[in-house]
Amino acid sequence: MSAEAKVLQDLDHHYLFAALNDAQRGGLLAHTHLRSFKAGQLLFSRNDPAQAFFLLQRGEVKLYRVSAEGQEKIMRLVRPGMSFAESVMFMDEPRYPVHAQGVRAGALLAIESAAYLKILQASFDTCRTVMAQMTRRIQAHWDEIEALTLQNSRYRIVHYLLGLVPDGATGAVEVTLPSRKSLIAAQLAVTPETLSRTLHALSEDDLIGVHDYAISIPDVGALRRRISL
Amino acid sequence: MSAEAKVLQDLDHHYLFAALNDAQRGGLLAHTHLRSFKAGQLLFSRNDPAQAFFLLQRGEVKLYRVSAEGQEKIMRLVRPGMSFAESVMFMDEPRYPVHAQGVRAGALLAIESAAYLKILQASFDTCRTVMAQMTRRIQAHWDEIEALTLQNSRYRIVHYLLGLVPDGATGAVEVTLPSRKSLIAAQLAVTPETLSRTLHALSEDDLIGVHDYAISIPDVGALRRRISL
DNA sequence: CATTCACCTTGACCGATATCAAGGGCGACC
DNA sequence: GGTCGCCCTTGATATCGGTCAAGGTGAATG
Repeated sequence: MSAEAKVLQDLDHHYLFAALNDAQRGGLLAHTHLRSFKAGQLLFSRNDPAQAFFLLQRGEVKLYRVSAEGQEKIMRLVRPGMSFAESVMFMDEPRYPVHAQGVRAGALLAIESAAYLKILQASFDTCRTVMAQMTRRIQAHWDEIEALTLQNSRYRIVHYLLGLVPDGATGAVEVTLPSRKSLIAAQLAVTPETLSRTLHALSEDDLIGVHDYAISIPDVGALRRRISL
Repeated sequence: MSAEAKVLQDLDHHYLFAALNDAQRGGLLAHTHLRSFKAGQLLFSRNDPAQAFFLLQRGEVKLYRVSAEGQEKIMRLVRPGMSFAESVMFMDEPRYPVHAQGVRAGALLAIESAAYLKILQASFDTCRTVMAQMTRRIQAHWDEIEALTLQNSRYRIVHYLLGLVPDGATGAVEVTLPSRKSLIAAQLAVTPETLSRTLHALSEDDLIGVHDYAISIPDVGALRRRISL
């Protein structure tokens, strides 16, 4: 398969492009650039002018903010197949609202916002899909704000683990932490120490078993119930 | 002015309808209902099926979630001229993601989502405006998540006060708290006690003066600088 | 005019989580 | 294969903000 065909296939599977026809997708190719990056490489900084959005092919990217004291909060960990910074293109003077840095080396597609916007104009279906996706994001943010204000760190951690369990799974499940624990901690707004201690406490209660990055959950239902205590 | 003309005028000023033509706005009238509510009245509950979104005319509405222990986090305080629940209409099976309750008696317009969506199809301009607005909301959420995780309660309170200052104002400013202090506290994810103590501490430092709901800021610049400490 | 009630304030105390510090394990690289 | 450095863990301590409790004030109500 040619490189171009591969790119087209990647686009095809993503909600931002699924409702486009072949001509539209093809037209975007000229405005799409493949870019590879290394672990630790800064992809863009907060407040940089935003002319493009991204589709991650391989590797891992973190979107984050930094406090005045240097403390870091990860707003989102991006894994292959996910897009990011696509919503800023609708602003009048688009600037990235977060920093983006490679966590594991990989490659991404950069799609020029202007070209995409032009195509969007001709596809109300895609507009609707984009708006539905943005709504989902908004609701996810509300969930996160709720978790940060109404729930404690144990809740957030258990909730995160349950999010790794495949839909509909019951009984005993084995999940794998998708990132370094310190990154997961920064996502959940706890310190690595607290994450470590909480996982330890959960395994003391026989709710989970911890072996490095493999977490075994003997009874998903029991963990789900425990979330409320 | 007739009631209908009044409603049309309200719609006209709002971003959701600004780019529509007269025929489109007129068509919505048949699908728009005026509803008044009392203080304390529940407008909808979380998870209720959502067939309409709202434009507040008078009074005040809080959008909030409640923890298992009954603790309340206000996600947004809605004031006249603001819309709410407009983004849920893009979901496939729309349900309100928060509770809505009247805080001060008033009235609102309920606009049927289906009718609006149909009109949206014919106005890419409005689509873009809606998406831009949703992007602004998303970024506001990121700001809030950052404030909740990277900043302490004093920061959030000072930031809130600065948000009340008119754009571009410098020197001495007088602002008025737009709601009961307990509601503001619930918005900032602090207890009323903490809000009270923090305001007191700020006035001890002569950064603000507190007289019930009137807050005087002798030097906005000084307060802005203080936010980082 | 007295009473009540909601809201705010103030004080004393407590607890969850951060911070600081030290040690261990494991992979990368010479 | 040794050493270095990163990440995770564990323990001791600190602190921010919450909880509980007790007034105080002002507006609404009878």
